[in-house]
Amino acid sequence: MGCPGQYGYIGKVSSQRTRGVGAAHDERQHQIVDAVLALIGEQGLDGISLRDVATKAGVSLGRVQHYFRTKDQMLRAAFERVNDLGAALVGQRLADAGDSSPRTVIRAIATELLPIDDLHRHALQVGMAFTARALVADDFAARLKAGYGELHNLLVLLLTTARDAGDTRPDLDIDHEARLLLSLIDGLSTHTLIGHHTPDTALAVVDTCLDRVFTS
Amino acid sequence: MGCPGQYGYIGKVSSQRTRGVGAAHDERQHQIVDAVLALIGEQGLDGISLRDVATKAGVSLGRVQHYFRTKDQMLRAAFERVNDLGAALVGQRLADAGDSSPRTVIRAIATELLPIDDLHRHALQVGMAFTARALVADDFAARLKAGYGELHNLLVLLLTTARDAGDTRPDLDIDHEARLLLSLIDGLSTHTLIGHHTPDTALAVVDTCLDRVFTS
DNA sequence: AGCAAATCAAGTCAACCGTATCGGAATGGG
DNA sequence: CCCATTCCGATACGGTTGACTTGATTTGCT
Repeated sequence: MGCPGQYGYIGKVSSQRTRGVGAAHDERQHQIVDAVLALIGEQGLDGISLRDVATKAGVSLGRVQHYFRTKDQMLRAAFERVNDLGAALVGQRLADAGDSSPRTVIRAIATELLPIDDLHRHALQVGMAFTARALVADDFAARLKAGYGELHNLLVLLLTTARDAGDTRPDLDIDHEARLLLSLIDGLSTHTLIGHHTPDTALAVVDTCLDRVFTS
Repeated sequence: MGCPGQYGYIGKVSSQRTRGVGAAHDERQHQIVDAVLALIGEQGLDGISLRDVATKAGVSLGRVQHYFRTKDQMLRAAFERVNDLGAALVGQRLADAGDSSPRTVIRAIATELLPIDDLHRHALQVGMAFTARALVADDFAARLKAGYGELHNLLVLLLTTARDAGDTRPDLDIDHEARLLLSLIDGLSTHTLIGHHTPDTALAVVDTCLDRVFTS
């Protein structure tokens, strides 16, 4: 889970080179999904047609249909991909952080979940499109919930570490605190996307909140 | 602004009874828009067709098209209506609150912005659908921004009152605090809609946050 | 009463959609 | 070399969509 480039929607596990050209299978699938994500960022999740995707990817409609038997499968693959991409970004941040303080790590994660540049803005925009769809598609909601669950567990781990090190009040309700942080970051992200405040302000608000959690 | 029953999309200001049947004009328009909102809650913003709306409202397609020349106008009217409805709900809460303490009022507002029952859940679900659309439609974003701006100003006012009364730390950064609260509530609302936590948990998190803002 | 505007059901249309099908090219194992 | 398999471009089809047109009916004002 969370390994980029591995989506199981075709039944096999990864690049297999069984028959035919086979070799560049994943790469071409990848290219189509990227076109889908780009279009979602431009026009939203709906209003996307298979023909638009084909044009954007620079391939024929037939090819798109070859890799995704239905439109639903295609969108599902795009959803998986944006989830994997997000997980990869956060994972990279975690790896880079090394043994920094919990507060530093949490702030780094927050930075990764805010639209601080065009790349993040686009990814979050796509994420919000899928979130809106999750409200009427239960399986999408389940996947999203799992993702938030992972982030929640990560925050719980970090906060526990901090508390044990004496960097927070000893009676800190860690579960509530993790929910608060994650919800706050998500809300700030949405409001920043809308333009209600700037990325800088959003980060400052995160810092304000962290000031109140950490004692050191 | 925010007065329910008054939408300016037809050019006149309110019920005018100029010619023809005239009298029930607003009422019928209202009925159609309500069908739109119901459908958005069921299937999302897209995937809605004029024929679906007509069926849901129990009227003919011709009637729908008579009151809204284009689909875009219809959706825009629905957007205005859900905004007005939300403003009315918050306004009612404010009126009911009378001269309660700022903390109580803020908590009441938060309650109104969380999916605590089916009515609120549906309204917030519709709101999120429009928020997703606002990411690719600038005018929708502008309207949303204005709404958040009003809520922000309201929170600033309440927090200032509390600070002047000595119920908060005197050096409280009110602007940041208002942004924090509003973003938190919005994030909690989204996460609750997804099912990441329950309305009760969300309210408890709000209380946790308020505990940290108010000293009394 | 009579006129004009408002109302609105029904039908039509062109555009676009997702999907299915077909035919052939490319490919690599046997 | 051969053939099964993958790949994929081209084309077509049935269905739905938003928009438009038409004509009948209703309503309020004079």
